[in-house]
Amino acid sequence: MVDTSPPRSAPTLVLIDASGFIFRAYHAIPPLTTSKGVQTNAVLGFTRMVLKALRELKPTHVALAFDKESRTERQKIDPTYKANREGPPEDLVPQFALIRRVVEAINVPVLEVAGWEADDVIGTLAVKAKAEGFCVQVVTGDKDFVQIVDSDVRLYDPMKDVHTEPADVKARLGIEPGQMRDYLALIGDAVDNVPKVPGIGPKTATELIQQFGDVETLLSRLDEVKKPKIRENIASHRESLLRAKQLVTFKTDLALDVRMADLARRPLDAQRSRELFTELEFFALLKELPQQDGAAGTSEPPKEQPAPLTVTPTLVGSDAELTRLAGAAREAGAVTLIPAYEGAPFAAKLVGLGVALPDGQTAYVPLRHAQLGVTQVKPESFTAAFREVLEDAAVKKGGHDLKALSLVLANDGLTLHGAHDDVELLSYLLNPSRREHALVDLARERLYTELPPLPNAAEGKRGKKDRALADHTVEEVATGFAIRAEAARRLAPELWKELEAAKLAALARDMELPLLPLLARMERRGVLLDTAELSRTSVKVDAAVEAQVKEVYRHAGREFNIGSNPQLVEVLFTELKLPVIKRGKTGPSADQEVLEKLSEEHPLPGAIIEYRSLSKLKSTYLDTLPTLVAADGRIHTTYHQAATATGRLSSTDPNLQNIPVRTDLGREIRRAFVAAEGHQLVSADYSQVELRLLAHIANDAVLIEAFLHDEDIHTRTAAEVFGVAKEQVDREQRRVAKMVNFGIAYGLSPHGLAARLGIAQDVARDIIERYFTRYAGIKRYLEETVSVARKTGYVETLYGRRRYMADLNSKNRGVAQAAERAAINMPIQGTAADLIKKAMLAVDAALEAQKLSARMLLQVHDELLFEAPDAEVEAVKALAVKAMSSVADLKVPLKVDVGAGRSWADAH
DNA sequence: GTAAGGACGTAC
DNA sequence: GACGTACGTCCTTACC
Repeated sequence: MVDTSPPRSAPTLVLIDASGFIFRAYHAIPPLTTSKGVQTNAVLGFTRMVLKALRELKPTHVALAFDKESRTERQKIDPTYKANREGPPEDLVPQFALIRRVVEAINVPVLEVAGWEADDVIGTLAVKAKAEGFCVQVVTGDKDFVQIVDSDVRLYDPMKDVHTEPADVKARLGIEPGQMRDYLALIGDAVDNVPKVPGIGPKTATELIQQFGDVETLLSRLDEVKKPKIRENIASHRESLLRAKQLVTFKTDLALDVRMADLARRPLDAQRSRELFTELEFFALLKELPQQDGAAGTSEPPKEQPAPLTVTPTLVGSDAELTRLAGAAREAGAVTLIPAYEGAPFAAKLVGLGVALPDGQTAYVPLRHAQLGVTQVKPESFTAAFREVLEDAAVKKGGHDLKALSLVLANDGLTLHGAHDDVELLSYLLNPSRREHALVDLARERLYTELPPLPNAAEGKRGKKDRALADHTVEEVATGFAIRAEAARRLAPELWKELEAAKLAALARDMELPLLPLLARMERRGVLLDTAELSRTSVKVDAAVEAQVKEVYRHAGREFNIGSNPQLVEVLFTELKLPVIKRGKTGPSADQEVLEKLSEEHPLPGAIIEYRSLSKLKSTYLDTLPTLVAADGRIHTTYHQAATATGRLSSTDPNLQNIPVRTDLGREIRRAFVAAEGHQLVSADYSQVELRLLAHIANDAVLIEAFLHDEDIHTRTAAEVFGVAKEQVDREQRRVAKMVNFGIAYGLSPHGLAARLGIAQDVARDIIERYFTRYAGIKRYLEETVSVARKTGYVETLYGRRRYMADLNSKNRGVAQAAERAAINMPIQGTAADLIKKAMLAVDAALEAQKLSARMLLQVHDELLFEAPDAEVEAVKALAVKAMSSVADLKVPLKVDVGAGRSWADAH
């Protein structure tokens, strides 16, 4: 991992594992389409990586190796090799042709040999080049390539920026590079159907290799293996082990008619690259291309790309430096901040602060490091020096998860204003389907930089748990947070540019960013929990659960773990021989729907349903909520503003958006959420908001008229569907209509409706058909949404929030239909999310304007919960109704129901 | 002991 | 498969 530059005299050959990177890029980058709907994520990732490898390694010779009918030769050894691999995903296939065009434009020779994988081509060429005195750099992320590493052959992973030479292999894996194939043969590869020896994992494999050197020696001296189980397993898998070694071993003697001179680096075709990158909308890459055609004529390798991200942060150690830093931020009018802290932001104290200024200067402010003998600044000095800058909205703040920053700063009495460049939020708006917007991932994808792992620093929840801050040197922490600040600073303009291009910038500026500080205040305020009330319910439920367990055992005829699905399935379907209604991936299902059907035949399923509902309430709410009460007696949830594919918020620790409401027992739990002394909880919720939005968006005359007359919407639908007068609609018809209304925005199917209503599928089909006859606008909208989405590759809300839909053109009908339903639903659910976000801002502004001390506490998708002093209750009710219902001017009125009371249950 | 994934159930 | 979006719990499995 030291100096990777080759000796100057030796020519360098770079061999790129093209096929490997295409798949890696495809999975690493979210579905990305051009404005014409051409998906390009794999093309972009591939192109970036190739250009980066060329830039970093500056080779004299280069080649791209592709797989070609790659399984065939190895399948002669083992027909099952990669047999369980599916072909490439549908949305990747068309990208191969684009990649070929990129390859031609950047003018890099291609190598492929029918029947062989890129691995073998590279192995062969590496040997050949080495013999001719070349230094070889293999560009790959695949650990299998370790086997060809030696003093002249090194690996480079441009995505992680990791170089590998023989000493690194020894250090990381404890084996020599040449022993990699023996190691791989022992542990096998489930994905490629390479057989493994049972009971041998990486650790045992390493030990065995260290003891015996290779697989053949191991087999010949098997009696020396100490553990009997391992010995037996190796003995009985002798054949498959040897076969596995053949499978994982790279060929190095393919008949390749290539001379090194053919691989001499050629200049890229700048004209062609420009055209292609423009077509593919690779704007960032476009900037790296030589500006004039003249440059293409020279043999110099092209000059590209920003410098790799490195920082030399100032370690702030005195009040004078603090003042200087704050002054520089004020002067510049912008600053990017990444806080170091541990635990939940609501309770955390700021340990240190990474800072990046617009001019590229970086700094780290150490405040509360546990290490002794570290020069730090006093927290009071920090607050004194930075208060003005932090609290001045005119100084634009950048970072990643500024809500967390805001919460942590609040614990030092600071109020963050001017949140502007939250790269997590900006990235989310660009692609809300993406699982995470971790800074490490954004930096890897967009800045080609691997950030060193650190705790609680926007690593994302998938990130491995790192050590505590105290286990890092302060210097590591300083560099780590400063480079994060700098990474965020550099990411922001690029993200904004893409937001502008996708017409999403207004959403960012006017909705999400203003919402951020409000969410921080809601979290910080928390909601009061009446633990005494909750524990009364808890005692009651504990007893009920206990009694129900006995009841279940009695009906089952024996004791078993009711919570264990396999055991439950055994009892129901094997012992009691009840019919299997449906199957999941792993076996018969025993969910509520199944149990309800079975309860006609046996008392046990009913008892289990009752048990489940009680134990769910107990474990999820009654046992858990009291443990989450903070020192102030209140519960502080965390809202996630960059979590859902539709634009909704989500809530965790605890999730306050799924507190029960339907059953009596559920409502008892809501009774424990209360207002402080002298206050009441005020709840305001949108009535039928999604159906109203459907009426507006689909512009359906009947539905609009119904809402304009404030009719009972389910009765009206029943009248329409069953062709009777509204007065004639009976309860059953209304129930059916309600279900249809409820399901229609979710892509309701005859089967789904039939299952939920317990009616025949053709009856359900008939009902849906009649619905669409009466509500022709809805039908038109649903069809149009899907067909437009198929063309553009995305769907959007009334306010332009976008969701890319990759699976609509899937050849798998099930997958495509699921995507259609999601596409139908997103504009409705997403617009509802937009509306309530706007409402939150409006209500908050109104509270402020009227100088009320009532505060917003919770948002539950269509409901806002406030805590108001008794004297303000009526004012808050009126204000909430007014602000929420006037937040948009639609073809139908927005109706808001409002209530107040001591507890959340009473407020409904 | 820990981590990952499935099944299930709560909300809107 | 079969109606959209979330999150939390429990359990099992596979690893240490």
